[in-house]
Amino acid sequence: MMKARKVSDNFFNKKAKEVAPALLGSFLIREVGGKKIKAKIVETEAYCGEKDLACHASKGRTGRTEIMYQKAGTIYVYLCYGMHYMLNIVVSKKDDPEAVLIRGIEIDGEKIHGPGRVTKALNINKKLNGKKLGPKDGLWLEKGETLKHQKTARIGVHYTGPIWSKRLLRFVEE
DNA sequence: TATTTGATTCTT
DNA sequence: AGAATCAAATAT
Repeated sequence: MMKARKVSDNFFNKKAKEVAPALLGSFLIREVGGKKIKAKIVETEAYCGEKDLACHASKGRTGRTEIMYQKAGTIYVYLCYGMHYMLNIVVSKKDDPEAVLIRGIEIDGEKIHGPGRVTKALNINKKLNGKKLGPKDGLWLEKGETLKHQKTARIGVHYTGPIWSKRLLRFVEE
């Protein structure tokens, strides 16, 4: 029997490509307005620093990517296509811009696919950008079971060219 | 200051 | 296959 517990801080100190698959099966807890939502993570993607052309930080340190240079456990939220928020968890070390995108979750057995829908279901908005995971801002993580997963190519990053768009950095529950 | 574009999703 | 819709990064 494994009791739900907060993950240790050094859980996020690893590289994105290690943290992303490890997050599968863990629970994302969202508490807002007295309501608590427990979401199992079933799909993630890794974004690996400035060398990764699909990572926003590949363009260098800018106002937007500054968040990814913060220390592990920082929340990176950003608006894409003018209508969808993306939820990312900054990992690795300070000044090493890596992050894990939460692409799919499961709430009460109901699967939610797509990063835009995840943030909608969890009431994630830009106010969380730059905050830390924890009860203070009503968003944190609890360790769950370890899931088997499969690796696939990332989605929506065709513009990065054949190399980075084909890297197997997307992790899905098997 | 103007233009381009995207870690998407829903409709036609 | 295309529209919706806007903030941030580039280009001018």
